Amino acid sequence: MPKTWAEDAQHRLREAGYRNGPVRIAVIELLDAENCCVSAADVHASLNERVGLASVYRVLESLHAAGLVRRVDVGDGIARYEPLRESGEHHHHLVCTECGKVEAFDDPALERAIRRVEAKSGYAVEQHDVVLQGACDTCR
Amino acid sequence: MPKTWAEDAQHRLREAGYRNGPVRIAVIELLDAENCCVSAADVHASLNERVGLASVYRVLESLHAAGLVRRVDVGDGIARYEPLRESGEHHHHLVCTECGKVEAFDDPALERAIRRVEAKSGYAVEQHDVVLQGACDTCR
DNA sequence: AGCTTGACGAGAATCGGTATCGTCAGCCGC
DNA sequence: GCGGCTGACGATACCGATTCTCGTCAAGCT
Ligand SMILES: [Zn+2]
Ligand SMILES: [Zn+2]
Ligand SMILES: [Zn+2]
Ligand SMILES: [Zn+2]
Repeated sequence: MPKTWAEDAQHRLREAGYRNGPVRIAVIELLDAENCCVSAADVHASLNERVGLASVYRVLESLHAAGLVRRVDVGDGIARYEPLRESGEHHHHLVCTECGKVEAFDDPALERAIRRVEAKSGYAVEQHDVVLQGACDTCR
Repeated sequence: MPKTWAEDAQHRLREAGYRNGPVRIAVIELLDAENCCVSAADVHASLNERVGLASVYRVLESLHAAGLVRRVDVGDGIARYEPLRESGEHHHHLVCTECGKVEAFDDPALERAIRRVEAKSGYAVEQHDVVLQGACDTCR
C-alpha cells in the first residue's frame, strides 16, 4: 500500500526542515485531491479565504523547491501548480483561447520526441512544458 | 521576390484599419531584424527610450491580434514576441534555469508528434509552445 | 487647408506575486 | 509541564510587468 502523495509530501517537507502547520497541511491535501492545475487564488478560495494569501504562496513555493509539485504556466500570467507523483506520469495542457478552460492530455509518442530533443540539446533539462492553444469544441 | 516581413506586416495592419505611425514602423523593423524572442522592454531600450513604453505594448498587441507575431512565454513573467513569417517555419525554446538565457531549437519529429496530438484533441489548435527548462552547458 | 480619427506619450491604475514584520504556536530539552 | 528557540502565520507594504486613461498631435481623406 503506497503512501498517499499528501503523506509523502508532508514527510519530505518535514525532513527538509519545515514544520507542518495547519495551512501547509490543508494546501497539501487540496493539491492531492486535485491533480491538475491549481492556482494560488484557487487554493485561497477553496480554503474559504480564512488563510493569508501569502501563506498559500509560501506553501506552494516550498513544495516547488522540494520538487513535489510542477509549476505550470499556460501564458495567462497566473502560476498554477499540480502534484508530481512518484509514478512519474505527467501530462501537458490544452488551453481554450475563448473561455480559458485548461484541459490535460498525455501522449507517449510526444514524450519520446521530447526526450530525444533533450538529449541533443546540451542542457540538463529538468522539466518540459507543452501548451496547445485554440478553441475548444464547445467554443467554436 | 517576396516582400519582407516588415513590408507585409505594415500592409496587413493598414488593411486592418491601423495607421502607420513612426513607432509602429520602428517596432516592426526591429522585429524583422531579430527573429527570436524580443520583449517590450528590449524594444523600448533598442529605441533609445525615446518612445512611450505604452506605445510599444500597443504595437506588439496589434501585431499579435493580426496574427503577425507569436507571443512566447517562457515562465519568467515577461512576454516576448517574434515574427511569424510566411514560410511557416517556427521553433521552440530552451531556457536556462540558472542564467535565464533563452535559446531556440527546432525538431521535425517533435512537430509531427505535436500535429498528431492536435488532430486528436478536438480543439482548433492555433498555436503550440514547447519550453524545455534546465541548466545550459556553461552553467552546469 | 480643414476635419476626423487613430497614434502617441505620460502617468495612473491594475494585478500577480514577493518581502517584511510583529505575533503566535509547534517542538525541543529540561 | 515549562521556557525558549524557530519557523508558521496573517496583514500589509512593496515590486515589476502590463494595461488604461486622457490630453495632444498628426496622418490621411476631402
Ligand atoms: Zn495539469
Ligand atoms: Zn512531457
Ligand atoms: Zn524564439
Ligand atoms: Zn512547433
